[in-house]
Amino acid sequence: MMTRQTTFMRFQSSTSVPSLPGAQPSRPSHLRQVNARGLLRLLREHSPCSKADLVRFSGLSAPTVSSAVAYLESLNLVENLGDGESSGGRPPEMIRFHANRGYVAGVDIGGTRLRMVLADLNGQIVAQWATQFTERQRTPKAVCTLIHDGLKTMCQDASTSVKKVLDMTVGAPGVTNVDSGVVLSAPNLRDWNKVPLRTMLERETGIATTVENDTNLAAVGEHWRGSASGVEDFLFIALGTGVGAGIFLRGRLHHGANWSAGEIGYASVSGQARQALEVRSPGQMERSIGGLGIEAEWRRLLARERCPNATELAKLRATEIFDLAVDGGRLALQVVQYAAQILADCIVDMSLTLDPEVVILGGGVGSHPELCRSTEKLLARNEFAKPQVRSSSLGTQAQLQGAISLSLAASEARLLD
Amino acid sequence: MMTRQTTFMRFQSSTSVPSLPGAQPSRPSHLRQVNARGLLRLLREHSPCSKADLVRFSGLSAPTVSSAVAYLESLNLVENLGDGESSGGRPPEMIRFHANRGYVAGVDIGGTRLRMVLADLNGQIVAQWATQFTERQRTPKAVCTLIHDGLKTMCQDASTSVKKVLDMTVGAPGVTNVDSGVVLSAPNLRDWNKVPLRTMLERETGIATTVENDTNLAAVGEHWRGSASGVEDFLFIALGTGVGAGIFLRGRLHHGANWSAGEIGYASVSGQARQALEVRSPGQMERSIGGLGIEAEWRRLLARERCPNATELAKLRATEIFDLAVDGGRLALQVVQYAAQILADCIVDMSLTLDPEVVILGGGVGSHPELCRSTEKLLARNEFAKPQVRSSSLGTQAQLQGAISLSLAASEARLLD
DNA sequence: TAAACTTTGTAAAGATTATTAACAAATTTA
DNA sequence: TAAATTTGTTAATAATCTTTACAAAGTTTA
Repeated sequence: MMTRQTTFMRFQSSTSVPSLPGAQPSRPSHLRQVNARGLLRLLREHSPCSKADLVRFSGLSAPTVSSAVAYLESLNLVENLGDGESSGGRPPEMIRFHANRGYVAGVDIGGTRLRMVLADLNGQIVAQWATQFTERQRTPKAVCTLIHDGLKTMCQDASTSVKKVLDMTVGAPGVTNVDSGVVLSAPNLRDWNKVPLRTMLERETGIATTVENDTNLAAVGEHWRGSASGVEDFLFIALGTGVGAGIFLRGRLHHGANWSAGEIGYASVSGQARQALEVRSPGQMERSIGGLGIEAEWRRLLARERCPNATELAKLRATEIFDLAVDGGRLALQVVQYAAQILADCIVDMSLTLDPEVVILGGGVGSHPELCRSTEKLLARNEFAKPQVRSSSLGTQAQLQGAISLSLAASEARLLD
Repeated sequence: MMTRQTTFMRFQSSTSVPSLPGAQPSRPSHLRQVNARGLLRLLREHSPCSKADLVRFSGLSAPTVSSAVAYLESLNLVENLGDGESSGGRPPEMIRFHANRGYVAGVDIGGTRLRMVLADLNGQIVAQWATQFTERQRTPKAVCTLIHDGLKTMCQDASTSVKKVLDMTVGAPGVTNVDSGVVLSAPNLRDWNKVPLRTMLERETGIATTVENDTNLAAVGEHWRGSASGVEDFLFIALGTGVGAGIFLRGRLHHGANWSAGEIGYASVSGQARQALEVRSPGQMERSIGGLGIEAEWRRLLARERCPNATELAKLRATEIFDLAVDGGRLALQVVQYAAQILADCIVDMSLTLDPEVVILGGGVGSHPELCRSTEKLLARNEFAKPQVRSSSLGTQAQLQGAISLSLAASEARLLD
């Protein structure tokens, strides 16, 4: 006979209160899991160290550390390096995290090329691979095959096997549902539309895969080992052909209800009337300070002057124009000011909402130091809503580093299951 | 002799990976804490229930539940209600969370009045108190005394003592440092400036106190038992004399690096040039669609018409104007459209950054259903950046409910220490 | 009405994990 | 060479949870 209860809300439920860990019924065996996980984390940070070190770091007793390390060794997560140097007593047995137990892969699908890296479990890059797309190769199916090829090549280069790749993160230039692994829309990829990339890749490669927006990955990368390291709340603004932002809050990416947080290419530009937002056509902000917008402004200013080599100059790309400004070019400086002003206004509005500690400027155009300087100077006029402005320190590697970071986190969760 | 280690990073350190609870070295005694906490949470949700129910809800074994409940009873957190009805066997002993073990207080410091509520540990309001400020009473010191008076009165009304008040949350109309409990600036309170309100109140009342921004509290309230219940990512926009927003992300408030997240009164308004931001003077957005801005627009439109009772009409307040629009008043409808358009533009820009699931409109002016409808209609033109728009369901009670919610969370954490 | 069945709750025994205390091992220092 | 220091393990003890057994108190059924 059944009991009379109807609703079974188990421990999971969770209110808005975080309080203690308490999420599941805790049994004694959970202690071991928790402590092993904590010790592994300490071990990864303090690369080669002794058990005695771990005792000091963790606050656990020596026998507990001993048994936990034995457990981790049985999972092949810890390597014994033999004796270290004595400091006045019995020499310690040095151990370290077994970084070659597995590998993770990072992929960046760009508009024109595919880039990949392979890293060990310390995040050390052990192989790279890149290729230009031919027109045919930009279909989702072809991209999957290419990625699989790249994986095999990289694994060979690093003298390992694809089977040892524990996780892969792929960045795509479009709105992406990370939960389902579907690229919802990517105008720069021949209009990819609702492409179930994760499923396709997992079927092709057999590797657990995460699909993310490329700008979001760049934000993660800058947080991991770039300009935003140690900063838990920041915005990463990517200016290139497209314009977008990665929103990093409380140490994690913020995706939004429809996975479109950070789509600031459509943000309003001071002086321009708002229009209805459509996925297919680029937004005001992108048209104004995306690479093409900046080049258009350059040509507009150029047309009003008489220049001997106007036709040559008109062909310059955005970064080249900014370079001219560094050398004191008057017209180029005007272009920088134009972009910085629009960008600063945009940052102010975002800062009024989120009040970030730092804004990182990245992307082909955005990471130019001249733009960074000018923007920060404009922001300084305000009494508030003036975050620090830093340029990306990882440059074009940011996405790939971010991919590695996410894959490391994902694989870590699975190492001790 | 010291060891050679220099940096002691204990378990706390935490990467960006949440993984398992693992934050501290776990000992067997932690299990009891975790399980007791979880059981208490279940008990609060399933008000009167038996231990057998808790066994089913929690997944723990019967002896464990028995001993944990005994532990909670020893802390006076659980009441025994005697036998319940049998369902074909031995009748259950019904128990419930002891909601009267303590109380929490919520306070709203407004521009003209002070409002307070007292609630039991179920969040049930057991007493209320409010008073209009005299001009003299708006100094920080006087407000503290008033609050203490209100507390004593409420405790008497509820036949309890101030000593049983476990926590208090105070909302102030200004930028507030929640960590330090300092009101950084509150223009509407005779320019309160860096007022250490928490310290003052804790000294005055002896009660652990949290100080928050009033709009943030309203957002928490709407999440707890209002229009945003069950929504983990939303914006609460308060339109009244002032204009501000509460940013609620991943189930928690977002404060920003300088505690000024959500200060959208200074956000840009389409068609108006940006000026430098100053704390002292109200921002563009507030001037446009704050109560005063709406009334100014109303008078501007009125002046262009010939109305018999123009002087009467010119005195209307914003909500009254909106009421006229409901009855089909042409001019009033224009005012609603004016405000809705500016508000919608603002929401679009915020949504491009955060992509919230819901936007709640609140405050004296904002909660008007006519404004809500018009705004959502304008947003519907977009293909994206169109969150649901709902009006506040708690109205003027939102702040106080939010205060109760935060104090409950704070006291909960301390009940089992 | 009595026996059988249900449901609730506790008590005792067994399992897991942690800690403390004692001790063994290996090296430096006096 | 003996004492001190540092590292690491083994054995005993403590805390918690689970399973098993059982007592208590009702309802259902023959």
